Amino acid sequence: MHSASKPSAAGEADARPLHGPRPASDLTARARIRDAALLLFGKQGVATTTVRAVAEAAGVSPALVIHHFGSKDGLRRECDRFVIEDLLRKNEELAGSDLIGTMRQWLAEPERFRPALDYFTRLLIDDSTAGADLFDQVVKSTSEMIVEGTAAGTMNRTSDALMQAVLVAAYALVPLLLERHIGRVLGTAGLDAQALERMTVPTLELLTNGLYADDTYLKAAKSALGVE
Amino acid sequence: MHSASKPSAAGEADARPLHGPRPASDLTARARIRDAALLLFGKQGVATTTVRAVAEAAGVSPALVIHHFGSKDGLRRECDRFVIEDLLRKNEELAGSDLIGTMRQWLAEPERFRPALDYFTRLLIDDSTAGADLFDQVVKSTSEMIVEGTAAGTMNRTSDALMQAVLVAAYALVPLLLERHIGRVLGTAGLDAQALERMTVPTLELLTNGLYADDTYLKAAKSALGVE
DNA sequence: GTCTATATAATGATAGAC
DNA sequence: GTCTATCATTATATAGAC
Repeated sequence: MHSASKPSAAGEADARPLHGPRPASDLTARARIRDAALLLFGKQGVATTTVRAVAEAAGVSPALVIHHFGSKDGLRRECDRFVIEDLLRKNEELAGSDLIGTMRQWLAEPERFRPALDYFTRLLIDDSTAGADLFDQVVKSTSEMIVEGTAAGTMNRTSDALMQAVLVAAYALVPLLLERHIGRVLGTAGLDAQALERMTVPTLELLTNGLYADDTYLKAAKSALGVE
Repeated sequence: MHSASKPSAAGEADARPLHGPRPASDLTARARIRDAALLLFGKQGVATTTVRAVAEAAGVSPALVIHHFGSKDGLRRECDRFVIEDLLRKNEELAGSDLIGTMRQWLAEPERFRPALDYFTRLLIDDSTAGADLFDQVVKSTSEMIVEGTAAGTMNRTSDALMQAVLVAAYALVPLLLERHIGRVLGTAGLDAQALERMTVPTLELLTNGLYADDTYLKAAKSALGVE
């Protein structure tokens, strides 16, 4: 959305995350298992995904899954760790971007990053420690963005900086959380490029001109709460 | 957000859903099972909730659960049906309110309605048919509210009415979807009354004055997308 | 309607060969 | 590292008594 998606620089094949463009046969079984788990956990949830299903998707035996990760929960923890580390690394590469901006760039390469984005959704809803860390970091990143924006005069402050950061972060996560529903209502398959493009201008309109035409609601709420 | 929350009218005990204030012993086993399932499905997800756990919480045998609902999935479908019907009925009682407004009123009575709200979250994320219906109805209700608001001159239109309704509906669902995270960041236990109150004014500020100080971002996006 | 007892299937995890 | 075979547990669901 901000900048066009550029393929990652060459010569760092080993550091490349999620291995999307690479043939599955090039990967170690351990990596294939992790990728398969990430995909299935994200798509259908951890509880509904069996070790056997992961094994089959990775083309290995169920025993090998346990061998490499100790237990199903060990596999889940490794997925948590991997997917968040991946986001943070990618975010560093895109210097100056906030986490939400990085996620938006991921949306531009669906086949490769959709599994990670689905996984994030589960992480946020299932309320794991990793999900809490993720949300906290998104809020922190959003907060910094707002501080910069207000300093530059391009953004407005509200009366509660933390709450504002939480709200803006949450609004930015909406496409992730409600992906399927938004896509369905719009008649596209999931949140594809077309749907994302359609969201852009109305979102900016809403956050530039506001939903409310004047401060009637705002004043009413303030007086109801006894706020100055 | 839209209307101030007013306590629900008294004197409607028999139509009262979810049976919160009533002693469990007054309820039929079937109702106790359904309530227990609603609670557990909403809190920890369907897949991680066993029929045994539901039975124990309801104080009956596992066999009775199956006897009454045919299967675990039958129980889930009944929960889907019940919780949505409950929302629609309550919404009718509060004439003039939109679905989101009704949900907000539910948030004012946590012990009684929290299970239903948790269940809604699962419904929206797990992408069931019932979840799709729920979202569609929330969008429809929000859309009508915006139409009325713009007619009355209290709300602004954007360039895409459907997309606007989807966005406003999604923003309104954020407290539901990210309840635990928002509460945690704010240092409250979940989304209690205190946290909700703290959200009100910043939300209205954001949707009245906007996040963006001018239309720089909006114009940039429009020209980038070739929109007039 | 409700229970106890049990059938049947699936799951996470282990043992041990290669 | 990877497999086959299997164990132990747990799950849903059924049978049949009361």
